[in-house]
Amino acid sequence: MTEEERKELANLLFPNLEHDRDYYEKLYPKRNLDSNCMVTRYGPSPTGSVHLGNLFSAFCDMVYARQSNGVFYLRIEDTDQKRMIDGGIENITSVLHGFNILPNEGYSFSGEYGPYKQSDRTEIYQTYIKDLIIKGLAYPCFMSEEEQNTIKEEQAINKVKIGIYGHYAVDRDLSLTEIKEKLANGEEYVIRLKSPGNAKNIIEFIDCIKGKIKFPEHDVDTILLKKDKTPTYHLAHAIDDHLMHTTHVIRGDEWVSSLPLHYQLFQILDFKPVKYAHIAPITIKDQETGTIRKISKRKDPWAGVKFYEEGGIPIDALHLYLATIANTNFEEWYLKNQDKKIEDFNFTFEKMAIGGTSFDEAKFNNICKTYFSRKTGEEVFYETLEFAKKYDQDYANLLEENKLDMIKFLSIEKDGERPRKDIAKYSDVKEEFSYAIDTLFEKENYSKLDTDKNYDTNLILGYVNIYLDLNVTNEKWFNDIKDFATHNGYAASPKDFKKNPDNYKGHVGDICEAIRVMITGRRQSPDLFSIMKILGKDKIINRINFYKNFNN
RNA sequence: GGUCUAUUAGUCAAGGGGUCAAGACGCUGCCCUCUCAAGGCAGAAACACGGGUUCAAAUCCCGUAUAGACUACCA
Repeated sequence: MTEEERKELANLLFPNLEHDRDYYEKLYPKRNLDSNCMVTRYGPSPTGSVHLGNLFSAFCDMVYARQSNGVFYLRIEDTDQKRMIDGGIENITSVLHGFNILPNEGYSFSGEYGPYKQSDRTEIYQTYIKDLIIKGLAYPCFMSEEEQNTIKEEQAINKVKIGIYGHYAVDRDLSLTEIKEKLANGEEYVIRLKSPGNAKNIIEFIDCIKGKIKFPEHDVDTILLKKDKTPTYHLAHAIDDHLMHTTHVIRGDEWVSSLPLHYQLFQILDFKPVKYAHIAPITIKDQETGTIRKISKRKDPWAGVKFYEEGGIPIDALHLYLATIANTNFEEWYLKNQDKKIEDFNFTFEKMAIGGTSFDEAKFNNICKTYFSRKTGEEVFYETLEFAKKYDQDYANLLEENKLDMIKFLSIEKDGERPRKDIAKYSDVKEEFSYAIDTLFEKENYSKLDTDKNYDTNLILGYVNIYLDLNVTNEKWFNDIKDFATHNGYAASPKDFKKNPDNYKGHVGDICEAIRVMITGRRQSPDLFSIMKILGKDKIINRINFYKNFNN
């Protein structure tokens, strides 16, 4: 076909396009950003629910854009109308809000490079395709599905690469007259890439994460525009990421094998190439089959949003986990830098895992505990309150009624070098600190106690009435109680007791245990004296009597 | 079948020719002025296999095995 014929063909196929390629090139000028700023994008397809894997890639997009003062935008990739799900788009945006992974541009977030929904960009794609046809780099293909399936089967039998390429691409060199005839017959067609590649050439790509990858050059006449004139992912990716001036395409590594195609598309479209960073999927060893698979929202509860929301797991703790799997050196850094936040860490592609990463629930739990340990009692209080307001209104009311004391309880042993690390989720607060609120304490009474031991209430009442002074230091308090112990036939320390067990009724720890049991309903608790100070003498005595009555 | 990638303790992983093969989570034991949490110390636990290159290989090369991805008018 001559150039004149190709122009005629292009106009025949796309007679009604308002603009040309140059128009769009000018419409979306280069971004006014420093050269080191990264422009990233999250491009979900609204065809199902968002899971942790999608979120992880969005998290990476956000982190890299943020730390380079760049742009992180949201683009809805909905070119396949057949697979659309009702409410799919709303679900994506609400999940992003829920997980606090917020783009600063894009669909539903405004911006100058829109529309950010691919179904609104059909004309743009067609404009570039028209240009490709004129240049002889794309052509209409009239093959039926049956014909293509036959070829596929034949290729499978002959053990050769599957696809339309070389002599299989029968419509590649159709004459203008032939095409006109087919069009006149009303035959349906797709637009295929007229691939200029040769699979004998090996080309090397640099992936930001995976490093060098070698591939045979792309030589398949891949479909660019579907029968319904909407683009395939490949075309849309090239055009959008060019026009929206993405610098780094961060996406799942299921796309690695499309690299030769995408690279070729950027070349023939005369676009500046983008950098790619293919991230490994979050995997899980399936309990039933023992195989490694991608996480699934259905099988893995922690893969869905609700697990975190309803389970009372702070989103920031999830961010910490995502950060530790995002950069292999993050975890160590975070442990060493008590006062630092995710935002202070410098993420690099080099430190991203190349293979798959298993979701490690035990580690995640530990990270959650670390998260809480670094929060002040007051912060824990308000965050727990927010959670309770959504999922446990009764407890929320109790929290508000007991706010001041509750904050004090939550602050016990929080101020030192080694803050308490006993809470992993908001719902643990109610469990762990039930003794902090009278009504809960009375309701729970001593049901959590795992002992049949009967503690001597008269001994403890005597101690509280005579010895206990709440206005002293912890050290003084402990000396007093040791004093009390020895006067009542108990050893002042467990060591003394162990040396001569027959000389004593028990040791100071037994007395502490008795107090602890009576006032908290459990044998383990944070620092006993701190708890007593917050409760005050009256409540302490009330609770001892409560215990007394309860056991009679 | 073809193409690509990966494989270091139970898990996450560092290390890219010379290391006693880091560290974290989990596990075990001991210590830590009353318990628990935390912390400290100690411990068990790993380079998939077979060849080759080299004075020297977890590291480079080639096979094999295993796993994963792609091989759609899905993204």
